[in-house]
Amino acid sequence: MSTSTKSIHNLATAQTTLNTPLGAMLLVRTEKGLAGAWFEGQKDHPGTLTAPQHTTDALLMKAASQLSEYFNGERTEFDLPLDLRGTEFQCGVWRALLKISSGKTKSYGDIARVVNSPQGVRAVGSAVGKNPLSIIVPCHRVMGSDGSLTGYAGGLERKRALLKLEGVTVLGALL
Amino acid sequence: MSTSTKSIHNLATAQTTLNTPLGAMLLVRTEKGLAGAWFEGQKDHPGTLTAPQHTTDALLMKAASQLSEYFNGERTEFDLPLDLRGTEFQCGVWRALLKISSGKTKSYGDIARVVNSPQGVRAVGSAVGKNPLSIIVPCHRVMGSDGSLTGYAGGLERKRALLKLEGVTVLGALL
DNA sequence: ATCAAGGTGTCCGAAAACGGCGAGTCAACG
DNA sequence: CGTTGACTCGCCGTTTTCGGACACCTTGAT
Repeated sequence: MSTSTKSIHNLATAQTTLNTPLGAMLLVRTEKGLAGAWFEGQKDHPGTLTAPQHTTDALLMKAASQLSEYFNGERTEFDLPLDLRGTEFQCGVWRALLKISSGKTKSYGDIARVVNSPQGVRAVGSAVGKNPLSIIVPCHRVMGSDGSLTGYAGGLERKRALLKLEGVTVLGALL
Repeated sequence: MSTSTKSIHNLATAQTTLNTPLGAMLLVRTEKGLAGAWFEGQKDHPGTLTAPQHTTDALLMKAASQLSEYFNGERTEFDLPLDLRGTEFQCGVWRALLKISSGKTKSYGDIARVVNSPQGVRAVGSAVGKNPLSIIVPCHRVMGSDGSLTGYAGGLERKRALLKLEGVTVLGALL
């Protein structure tokens, strides 16, 4: 039903950049809430935005500080208004991800069951891969049914690092 | 919602062939009613069916005789149980066609409004084009908003002939 | 037997292509 | 000036195509 012609480019009301141990992050907000958080060089990174660069926007500042705390190990949950922009199915998947708490992981099949499409494992895969809110929507907590890392839009290195930070031991420290 | 995997091929319970002034017609029925009526060589003609060839099936015989009467100018309406097989939208369009009485015509836009998607003119076009019940569901009574013939799955010649039989004068007798 | 690695099958959602239209634009005529 | 015709472009349900952050099974080496 909703083919939202408008991309993040025309909906963004403000943006900022945050430095993290894993590289710079672009944070973008819309009227309704935080809408994007991408690592530099990440797949689907929207590139340069025309939205005003803000260092004072309340929501962006709050997000930035919560992320900093996360990287310092002082925070495991986020408390921010989000504006999830995607198809109904994608939003469902992303909401399911929000329910995985720090230190735990789930498989693609698990998520598929949660969103009520037990056969849609692969579709879940692509939805997860399109998560626009790195870290905040914890797509890095999804692994293959056999415990393998599978993939990550920001690169497997970052995925591994995030899981380590959360105290998850990934089998096969190799590679 | 309904992707009815079953095509007419497995639902047909009987078939027959009728000779008309415009060529042979294939009539097909299912359990529920008349489901198909195609001219030979018509677009979407299902080809050869495996359903038993009947010359005794009550419904098929009734349909055949009503069609004959129609071609003889002795009948303008049909009274037959139909089994409209299509998407919800298509069935809606086809039901709208059933309301156009002989001798009258409507435009695609008219139909679009009737089925409550005033903007869906083209969608109506393709639905009309997939009408499985030639003549009985009078898709030949739909014309362009400017009165042009536009198209017909059985060929414009047949469309012109049917309209003439119903006493409709088509502008531009040319071509 | 056990295990890892790799090929292959399948399944779904998303995105793109496709019409039996119609309203609007523009230019070329009388 | 109307009028006409060629053309463009938006519309919208369907169909087709595509692509993937999977999962199973086979295979061949221990």
